[in-house]
Amino acid sequence: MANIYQVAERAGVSLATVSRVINGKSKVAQRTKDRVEAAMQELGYRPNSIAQSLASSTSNRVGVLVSVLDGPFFSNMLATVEATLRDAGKHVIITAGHSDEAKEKEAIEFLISCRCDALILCIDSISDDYLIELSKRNVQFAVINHQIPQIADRCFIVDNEQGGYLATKSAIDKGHKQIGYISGPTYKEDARLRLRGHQRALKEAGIEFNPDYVYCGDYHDSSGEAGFQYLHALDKPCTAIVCGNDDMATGVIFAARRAGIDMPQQLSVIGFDDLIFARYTYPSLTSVENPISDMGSMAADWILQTVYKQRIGKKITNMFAAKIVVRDSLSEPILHQ
Amino acid sequence: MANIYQVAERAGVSLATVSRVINGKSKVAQRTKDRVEAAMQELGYRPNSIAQSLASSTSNRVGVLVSVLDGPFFSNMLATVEATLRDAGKHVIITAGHSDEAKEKEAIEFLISCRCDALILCIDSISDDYLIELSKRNVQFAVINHQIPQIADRCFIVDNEQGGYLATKSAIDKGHKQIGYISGPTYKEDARLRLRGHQRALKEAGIEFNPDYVYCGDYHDSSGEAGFQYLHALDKPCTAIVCGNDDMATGVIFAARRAGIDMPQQLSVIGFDDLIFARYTYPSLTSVENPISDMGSMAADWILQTVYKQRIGKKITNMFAAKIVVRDSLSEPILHQ
DNA sequence: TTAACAAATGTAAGCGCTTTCATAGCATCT
DNA sequence: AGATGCTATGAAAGCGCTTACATTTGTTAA
Repeated sequence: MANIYQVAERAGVSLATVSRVINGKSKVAQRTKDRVEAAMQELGYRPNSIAQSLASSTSNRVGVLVSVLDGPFFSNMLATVEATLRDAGKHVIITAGHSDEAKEKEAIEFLISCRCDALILCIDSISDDYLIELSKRNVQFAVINHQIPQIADRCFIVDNEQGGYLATKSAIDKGHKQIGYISGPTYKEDARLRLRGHQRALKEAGIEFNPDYVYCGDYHDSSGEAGFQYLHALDKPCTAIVCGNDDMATGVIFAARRAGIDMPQQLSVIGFDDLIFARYTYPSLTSVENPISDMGSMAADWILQTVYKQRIGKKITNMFAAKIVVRDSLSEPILHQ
Repeated sequence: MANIYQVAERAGVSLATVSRVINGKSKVAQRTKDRVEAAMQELGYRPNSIAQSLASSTSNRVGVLVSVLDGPFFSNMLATVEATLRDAGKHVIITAGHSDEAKEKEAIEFLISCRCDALILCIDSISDDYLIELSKRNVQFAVINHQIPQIADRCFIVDNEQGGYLATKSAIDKGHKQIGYISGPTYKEDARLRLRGHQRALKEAGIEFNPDYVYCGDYHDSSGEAGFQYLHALDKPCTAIVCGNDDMATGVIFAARRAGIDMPQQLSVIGFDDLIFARYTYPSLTSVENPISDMGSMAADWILQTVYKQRIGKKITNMFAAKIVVRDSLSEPILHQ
């Protein structure tokens, strides 16, 4: 493939001039520019991005690390991020961390050694301290779905508290009073916030919060099943179960059906995340939409503005509103049960 | 960050020697090697992969193009490919083509302009001719899920005919005789092959193939619904419907339930691909597993062997066996209906 | 001991760009 | 005509490596 010298020679200019028309930054006379462009055209010239990177010491690479690549959770976000960054001429390197601290650290080091200009991190196993240290090492990165106060400006999150509130409120609005809650592991901040939102909705409706109606799961469907067993065995079983995420909600649906319970008549189920399969469960799952894709898009914009100094004139928002998506798994409770 | 000169200086050797220990190809005395490694350690040195690429004219990048990034179909494969290639020190650049010919071509050009050493293509809109031409342009690439005779050695596919055969045979084995088939668009080779497998299974069982029992869909769930309406309205409706993919099978399940049909008692449904949500439908979907992830892994190995000349000693297979995964949506038909 | 050769290491020329600094060319003003 | 101040272009030095080739060092056999 042709290089910049050959273009310069053919256009009868120096390679510096060719470089100028490629980058479009400094002024080049229109006539010269036309000649150079013609030459590039004729030779089918494409700038060698590697040489550009070496000379300019910007790789135009953005690394993306997701905790799991092979699940439904991040695929939308990856698509959005990829599209945004590719339009800006950046290369996206995607890596998985497999929800394991050592592997996630290793993946970050890999991306750094790839000379990425910036990273987008969607992880759940790495400590805040490590990320704070990373920010001090002058690594540019955005964090999705996780809030760290010290570096809040580069964190993009959904309003988990509001999401938890909306989930429970949607049940209350249908007339439920006996509402169980299956929480994610409470050492995770998002799980705590969702639970707090649940409590706020109860309080607002004048329903007293009873810790017995909370089961603490681990975000996996098996703990949804276990949670159902627990809540179902209570003296006064609930008419609705709100779950910290969709996986656990699925577990509830499976276990409830096995127990011969009619859904949604006898039991309403509400999830969180609105994963791709929420519409395929039976009954289809009412869930709080987690705008993970919007967060990815925003993180990409943030990087374009902050790291690449592009003026895209978009306002950067760090917290995204949650929204409830009502499907068949939510209905009025049977009265006078 | 430290560069190779500083390492060389600290270790008291020339930069060529440092380069040798980095690459491990040519011989370096153990003592020198130790000194160099110590120096690298002390300085926290990491080779600059961009400079390596420029000097060696191999980018160590592999581009992956999938038709849709934001769906369940490729995510497993991406995970496998990424893991395999990262272990080999390659960088994976992922791009989406959005099932659109122009965009897919554009994406390929983008990956080429990224100086990828090789590509993995999972696409459905680009013509065979274009790919054949690409191979003549000396672009290294592997194709997943699509067979092109002229470049068969770099195509990795599932045995679609056998998959179609297995799907229908599983219904026959349960006692079904009245079997409907909802095909993908027949201009697609995989759809044709799956249908052919269906026919072979019928023939083998002595059931006459009746074109009236075939509905030609477009691989989307809406055409599954339409296909169900059509097959359901036949004089002698079928007791089982075999679908060209899982999306259409989901459409069938939805429409059948809306029509008040009990599944699987009154109707068995079989899909193809075994997507992630197959286990979440109700009844959970019996489906032909599409080993897309294995194919990705094999494509990655092929690239490591062919393009990077690594000896990984794995045998390259181009065609993968299909396998049926039986779940609740398949049962015996009601006899004497 | 020394010639002959192999192994280890060094030297230096790129890879294809960007970018700083210098210079040529030209219009404007005195 | 000469001085002044622009703007458009060119020359050349890197960016951090790889690698062909040259050189040094070490080993062995005569």
